[in-house]
Amino acid sequence: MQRVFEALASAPRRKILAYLAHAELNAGEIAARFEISKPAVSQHLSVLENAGLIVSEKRGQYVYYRLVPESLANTLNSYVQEVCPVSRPLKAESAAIAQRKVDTGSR
Amino acid sequence: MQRVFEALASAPRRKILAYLAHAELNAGEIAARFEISKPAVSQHLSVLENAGLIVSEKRGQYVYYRLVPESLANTLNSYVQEVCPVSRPLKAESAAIAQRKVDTGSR
DNA sequence: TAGGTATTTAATTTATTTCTTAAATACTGA
DNA sequence: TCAGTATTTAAGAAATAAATTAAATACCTA
Repeated sequence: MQRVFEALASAPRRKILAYLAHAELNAGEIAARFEISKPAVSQHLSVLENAGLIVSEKRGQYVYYRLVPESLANTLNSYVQEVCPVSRPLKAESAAIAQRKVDTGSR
Repeated sequence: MQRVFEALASAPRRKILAYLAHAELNAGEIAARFEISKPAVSQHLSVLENAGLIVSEKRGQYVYYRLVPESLANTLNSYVQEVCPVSRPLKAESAAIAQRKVDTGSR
């Protein structure tokens, strides 16, 4: 929880998540979309990975990153449910939808 | 958005939100729940207020704070919808529930 | 194996956050 | 008005986070 919110507090990191929401990308492809250095991007990637929001997979020379959407959705949804009474009715609904997604593997 | 995520990145600030989810409290009552100094708590309160997550109202000698639950729920829900395709079906549902709450003023 | 590319690690500097104490402001009630 | 309480503002110290450059690691291909 702490790590997730820390990870999300950074604009570049949220931008990385937004890219990965649309496609799996390797470290170089991600870095190319920023003006900061590659090591800086690499550090952002490890913050995101340590938070469990993304996962990496080395394939040959490249390291591919992809989003773990359930992780982000689960953390934020459950936080909202905890703090915002208004959202409590969403809880069962969210769980059901998330489960359906896991079952079918569909988007 | 940036301010909301920055606000949520701090454990003491999330703790403040959790307290305010249950009751309106004044600055002193909030500060009493922490080991840090009152000015430190006051600063956390202004970060939360600048993010639009809480509002304050001065009544006599005291400054009362309360949560703006729609603000937190709306920001996090819409962020989740943007980044996590899995959650998109929740959008209409969330809006409907939030609207119902606004209409009735109920929990 | 050698040279090149991709990525991360390490060391360091800079910037930002968070805390503390002291002082200012604002309200209350004698 | 004066003394006391509640809260915030201000200034500065300490801790964290984020960037950079240089070097290390790992993989690919000739």
